[in-house]
Amino acid sequence: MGASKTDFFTDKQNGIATLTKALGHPARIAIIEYLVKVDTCICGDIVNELPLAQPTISQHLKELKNAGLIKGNVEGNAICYCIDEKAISKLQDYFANISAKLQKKNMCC
Amino acid sequence: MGASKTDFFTDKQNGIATLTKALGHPARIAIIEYLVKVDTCICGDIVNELPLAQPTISQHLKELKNAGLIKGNVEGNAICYCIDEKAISKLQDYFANISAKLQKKNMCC
DNA sequence: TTTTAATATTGCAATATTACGATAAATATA
DNA sequence: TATATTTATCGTAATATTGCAATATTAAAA
Repeated sequence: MGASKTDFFTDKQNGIATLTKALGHPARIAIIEYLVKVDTCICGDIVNELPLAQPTISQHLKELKNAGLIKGNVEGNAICYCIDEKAISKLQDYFANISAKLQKKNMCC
Repeated sequence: MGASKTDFFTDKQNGIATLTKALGHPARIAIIEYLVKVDTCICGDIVNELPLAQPTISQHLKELKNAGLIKGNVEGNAICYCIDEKAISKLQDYFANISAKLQKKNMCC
C-alpha cells in the first residue's frame, strides 16, 4: 500500500489532515514562519534563508500552496508568496475547539 | 534522499512539525476526534470506529503517542489512550500567535 | 493451567516523500 | 535580440509511510 484511505473519512477530517500534513515538515514550518516575519511578501529569498536547494524549496512551496496555506502572485519575474490567513484560522479554530471540549472532561490519564 | 534535514531547523520548528506531521493523516485526525468525543478514555474500540485493520490502528496510535499527542495507560489487558492536552495547547497557541501577527500586517496578496 | 481478549510487533508490498542536479520556462534588463 | 534572473519541472536515488496478514505478547478469566 502506501496510499491513505481518504475515501473513508469525512471531508472535514481530510481537510484538516491536508493542512497538518503540509505543515508536517520543519522546512515548511520555517517557510511559514519566514512569511510571518517579513513585512513584505517578496519571498524570492526564502532560498537564502533555508539550507535547502532551490528546487527543494520550490517543491515545499508547491505543497504549501496545494494545501491552501499560502498564495502566490506573479510579480514581474519574481513570485510573491504569502500566507492564506483563512487556513491558519481554520487550524486555530480547530485546536481551540478541541481544547474547549477537553476542558469539560475529566480525563482518566 | 527521503530523510528530512531536521538538524538544520530549530527545536521549536521540529517540535511543531512533529505534532503536525502526526496529525497529517485522516485516520489519526479521526482517532483524536474519537478521543475527544467519548467521555471515558477506554479506547479499545477505536478499531470498531475506523475502517482499518487492528495492526494499522495500533501503528497510528503509536505514532500519535510518539509525537506526544496521546498518552496510554495499561488498564488490565486493555489500554487506555487519551489526548495529551499539552500538545493540543501547544498547537493552539502556535496558530493563535501566527494569526495575531498576521492581523498586524497588510498582506500584499 | 488453559483459554480468551486486547494490543503490539514483524514482515512485506505498494506508494509517497525528500532532496537535488540538470534543465526548462518566463520575464526583466542591457 | 542576447543575457541575466527567478522560479518551475523533470528525472532519479534514498528513505519513509501506509496497510494488512500472520504472529507474538500480555493479562484477565475460566
